[in-house]
Amino acid sequence: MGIYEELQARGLLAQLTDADEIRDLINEGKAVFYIGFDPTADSLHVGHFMALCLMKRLQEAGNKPIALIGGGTAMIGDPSGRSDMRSMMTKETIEHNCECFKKQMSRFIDFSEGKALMVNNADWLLDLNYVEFIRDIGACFSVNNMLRAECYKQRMEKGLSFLEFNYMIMQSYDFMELYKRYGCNMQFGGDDQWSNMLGGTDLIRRKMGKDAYAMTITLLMNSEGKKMGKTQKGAVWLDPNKTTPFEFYQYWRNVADADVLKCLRMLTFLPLEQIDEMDKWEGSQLNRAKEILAYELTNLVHGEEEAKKAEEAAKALFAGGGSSENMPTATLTDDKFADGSIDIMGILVASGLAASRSEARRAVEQGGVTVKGEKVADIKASYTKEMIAAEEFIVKKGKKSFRKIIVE
RNA sequence: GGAUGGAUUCCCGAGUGGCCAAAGGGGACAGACUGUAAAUCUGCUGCAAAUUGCUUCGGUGGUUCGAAUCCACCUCCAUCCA
Repeated sequence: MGIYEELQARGLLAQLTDADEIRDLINEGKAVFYIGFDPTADSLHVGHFMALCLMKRLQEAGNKPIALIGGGTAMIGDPSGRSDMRSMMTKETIEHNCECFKKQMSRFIDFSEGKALMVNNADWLLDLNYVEFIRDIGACFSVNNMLRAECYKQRMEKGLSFLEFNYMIMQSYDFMELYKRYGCNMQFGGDDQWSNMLGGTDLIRRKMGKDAYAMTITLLMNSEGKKMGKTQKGAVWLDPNKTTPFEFYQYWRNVADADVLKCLRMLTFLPLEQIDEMDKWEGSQLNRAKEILAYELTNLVHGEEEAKKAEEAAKALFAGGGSSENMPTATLTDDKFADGSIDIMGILVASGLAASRSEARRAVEQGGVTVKGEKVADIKASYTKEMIAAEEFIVKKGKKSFRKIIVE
């Protein structure tokens, strides 16, 4: 089974310009492909993770990946898949984000000895001469065609600025530039990138008379049709400072039944046979599959040690047994204690379990707060420093949020 | 450049002088049931020293005993005309 067949079996392939050509190229390890990442935040998130996995898989099959950091395109903002305008980012922020991306990517992709490249499109986009550019490149694009593209269609309702309208042209130009510089003959990306990617293959054909290919990977949607990797608090980040390994683990441990197998196939590197075996599991047995999923992904992103810690902490909390050593903790400083004690609302707020005292009050009043396994019935309950220090002091709000409290 | 419509709490959206911390829905949070799932039901959803007080309806100023609501100017957005 070639890499193409594997990707297909994992359900990763969405749209392809030329399935036969692409299969041959990647199976024989002859592809030089690129995936673009716009540095719109200072960390990669789960959405990027899929793309990184794809790069890794293809690299292992002998193909050469180019990670394109969109330092130039981020100045514009990709309108695809968005119903509103992106807020503009400053040049400094973008540069900072590029640096963060670089660090994170090196964990997944082997950049040694030219096995992979990382480039920034700011290098060629920022110095373009406007008139030259539109004469040379702009002439190749038909506005009529562009307006038919899915990504713009949606925006025709809500409004689209000329700036964003140019995004497709920029991305197409990137592809051509990479083709010229590095012989990059293929572009991969999320399925929402399809029209932008076709712009690139068209441009290469028109300007250079050469064939290049594009392929999109299935966007990871949950069974409700929403993009995965988003929580109410925002994206699930790969940076441990933004999403702790424990939170990361919990995110995957809590996916819906209907989504577990899909996630295992698309995101993990477990052999397909093993995943097919899990496919037969049902009911509460799926919990085992969720544990595997959560462990595997945490391992990939944060390493084995962190994955084990997260698993331990989860077991300690939910299954009984296991060690509480690695639980998320919160440290209370002296200034939090008024007259030597702190009330329950104060603890909830100080530990980050509640955003405000009002929210904390509600949680207690509704019977959602426990301290050391005992439900807190009195809103005025308060604790002295000694009480907290005496033994393991675990505060739980609801079923899944909790902290081990330590005093300074 | 001109005409018209619009900006309300996390999101959508009602409210057109006091009864408004602001209907309804979604989401989130908490409880029950469970398998750390889904579905369902209940509660809850600005902040706080909490039967009270304080701050919020794009921004600034004004009218009024009293403004999300009326007036002026400004900013941004949409639609139509150029």
